Amino acid sequence: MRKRPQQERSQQMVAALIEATALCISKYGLDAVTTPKIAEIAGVSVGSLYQYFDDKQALIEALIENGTHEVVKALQSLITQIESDSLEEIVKQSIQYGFSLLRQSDGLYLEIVKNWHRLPMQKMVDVMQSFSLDFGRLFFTKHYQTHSIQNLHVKFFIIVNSTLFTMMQSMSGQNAMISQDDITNELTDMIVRYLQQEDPKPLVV
Amino acid sequence: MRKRPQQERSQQMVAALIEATALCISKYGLDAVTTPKIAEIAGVSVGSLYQYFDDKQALIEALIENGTHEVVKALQSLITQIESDSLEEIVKQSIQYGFSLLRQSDGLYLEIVKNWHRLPMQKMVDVMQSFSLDFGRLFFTKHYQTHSIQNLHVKFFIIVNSTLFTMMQSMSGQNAMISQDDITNELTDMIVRYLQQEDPKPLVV
Amino acid sequence: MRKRPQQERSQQMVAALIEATALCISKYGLDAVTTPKIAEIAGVSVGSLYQYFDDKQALIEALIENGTHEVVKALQSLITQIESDSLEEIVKQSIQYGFSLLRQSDGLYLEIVKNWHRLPMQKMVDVMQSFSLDFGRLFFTKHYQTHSIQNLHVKFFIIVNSTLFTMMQSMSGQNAMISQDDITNELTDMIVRYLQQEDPKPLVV
Amino acid sequence: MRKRPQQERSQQMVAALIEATALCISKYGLDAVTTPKIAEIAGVSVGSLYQYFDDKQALIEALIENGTHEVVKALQSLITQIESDSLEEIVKQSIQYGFSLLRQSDGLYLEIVKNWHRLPMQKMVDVMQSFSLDFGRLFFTKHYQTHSIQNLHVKFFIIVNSTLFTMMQSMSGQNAMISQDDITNELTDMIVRYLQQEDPKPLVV
DNA sequence: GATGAATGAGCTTTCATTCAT
DNA sequence: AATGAATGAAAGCTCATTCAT
Repeated sequence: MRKRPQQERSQQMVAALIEATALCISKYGLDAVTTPKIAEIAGVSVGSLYQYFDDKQALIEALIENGTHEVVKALQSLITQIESDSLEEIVKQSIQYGFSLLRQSDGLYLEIVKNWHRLPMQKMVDVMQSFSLDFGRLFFTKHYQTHSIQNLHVKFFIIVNSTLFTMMQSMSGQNAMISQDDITNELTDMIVRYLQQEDPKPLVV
Repeated sequence: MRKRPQQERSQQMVAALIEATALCISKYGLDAVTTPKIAEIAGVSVGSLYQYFDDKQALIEALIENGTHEVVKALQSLITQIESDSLEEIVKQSIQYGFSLLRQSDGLYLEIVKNWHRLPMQKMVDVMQSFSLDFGRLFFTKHYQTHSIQNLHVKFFIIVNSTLFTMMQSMSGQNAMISQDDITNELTDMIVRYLQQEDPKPLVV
Repeated sequence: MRKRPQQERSQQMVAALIEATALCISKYGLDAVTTPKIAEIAGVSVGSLYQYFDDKQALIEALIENGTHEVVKALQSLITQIESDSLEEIVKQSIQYGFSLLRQSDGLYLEIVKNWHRLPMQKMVDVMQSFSLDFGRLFFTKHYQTHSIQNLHVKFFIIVNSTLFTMMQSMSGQNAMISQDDITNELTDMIVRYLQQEDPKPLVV
Repeated sequence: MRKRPQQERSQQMVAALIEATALCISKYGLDAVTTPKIAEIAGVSVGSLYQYFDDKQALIEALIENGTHEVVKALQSLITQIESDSLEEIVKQSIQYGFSLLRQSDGLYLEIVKNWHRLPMQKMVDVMQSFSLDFGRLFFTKHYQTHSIQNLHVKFFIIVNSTLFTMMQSMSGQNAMISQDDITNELTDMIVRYLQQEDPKPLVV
């Protein structure tokens, strides 16, 4: 950020610009986002946009940064909501929560996931990763004190990405025949089985 | 395609253009694909490009179409290579094969997966979906004649997407700490457990 | 014309090209006429087109030249059809004939009149002018031997242009409320009065 | 118009762009009007052109719109200048005025009439039509209260088009032998006779 | 002669960014 | 600080014309 907004008005402006960027992305898609349009929606001049952000990229970074905080809050809110001790319940509710997040803000998050690699997602990735990892450790410590789980960070990397992108794909409209409920149940099933501790059966059938 | 290439030279040109597009995408990224650049790389004039393709989109579609055929061939080649009857072996080899595909052509396929939703992937999706579904049916008919599996198409939708995008993410460089072998093993584990037939244990721990 | 077509096949080709040009103009409009399209419609290669015509312009000139001959024939056919000695009848039939000409060939002539000044019309103008002038002289010599008419060439210049462009405008669709019959009758009335010989009434009312 | 010009400078720019378009058309012809050329002549960048006009077409429309206003003013100015009650005088002066208009602005109006059907002339047509119709009604009410004229709108459609296109043709250089005075006098004669009220003589001579 | 693949200048249009006010 | 007019490089695409086969 080019300039630390020190006055209240400036902070409002920065906030308005980020919000306008979000609106632009969710409404028109990432490709249609232009700085003049953002400024117009924010009710601000382009010049001002460039007073607070080095370039378009910086603006989007700020948006993702903001989004990261929101996601953290969402995750925290999620774990307080979960009361059950059932792994299945926890997973299922998490997935449902994820679907609702992806639908929020007119699909802003969906658009972000779709354009994942074009956006500076590193921080959000890290946060989600470490959050779910912490949660996982907590959970497994609580229920399986005796033996720690191998490769927990790998497992959660896989789970998080599988879930996220499968949800995204299922929401992207091309797969008409599959209901969100089916996705939720089956994803849940997959993850739960994956995380269960007993030795897998011999794999040769 | 605007004009059916009738002479050998034309076919070479069409091929060169598609190849140049592939090169552009894999080398510079999808955003840097411009018709002048493609033409230049193909060693051809812009006009020639438009003799054979209605527009840039058509060129990319042709590339994806080509890719779809290659993927089909790759999948067919894959199933002939698999000798084991072990589900684990099959899954593991498939994933390894997938990784090798994603690395092919200077990462063209990786770039394609990254830009999934900006590309006309419908056909490739269909092909992969139906191929894996057929394969799955075959496999389960062979080994579990007595009971068919519920929601097989949902399961494979989840498996295909989870695997594809998890591999893509793991290859995207941001996750330095996780080895491809770990991903392969854990993904395999997840999928195998998911597809195993016995009733899941009670989920409340 | 670059080359005198001496062989029968060449003449057919020239004819086919001119016809294709006519078709192109009447079907797609003058702006949409492209040499590749003409060649394609003529069933001939672009190269051949340029074997017989220096450039696009030359092709269009040939078309207009052809058209000029057709118009001459049409005019000759017109005067043989006219049996009445009534000036009004002659004018009216001429106008009706003109309307039918403008509608011929899918509106080719209409398109030509619309694009009058972008086309090499000199020859057709001359022919029409001199033809109508001859006819006028003949007519007036027959009926008013005693006194020749002043400014006959000016009068016919005015009459021909007025009629032609008024017809064109009335056919161009924007003047929904005026029927072709009204146009015909009123134009006839105007021309007949104009050509009548008695001294006009004092013009101050 | 894409953007309402809010500052004085912007209005100057819009004006400069329209003027440059006019200059382009009158100097090089409608076909040579390109956005880079217009911008260059206006002393402005292409980008600026597109800040104020959606596209080339919009620019031309604005020019025609401007022209329409000028024509209206010209017509109003014309009727105030006419003092005579003589129909002949009125017509003659109108035609002379028309010639002077067509010559104005380096022949811009002449070029517009030449390219009539390629330009969005509807509004100008309407204005000219209704203006001349109003004037005609007024005139005939004043002088021939007893009987209204049949088909006045048809008559004026014919008169306006005949005059306009005949003038245009006579100015287009191809008709070397006919002086503008001759055109003026004969056109006047034709129109005056046309509008005179007595029953036409029997038309068979 | 005939072909049609190949050319490339040039057009319309967009948009991130700057800078005079 | 704020504005928004102005920029101009660069994109996608067309089509009259040429020339190797």
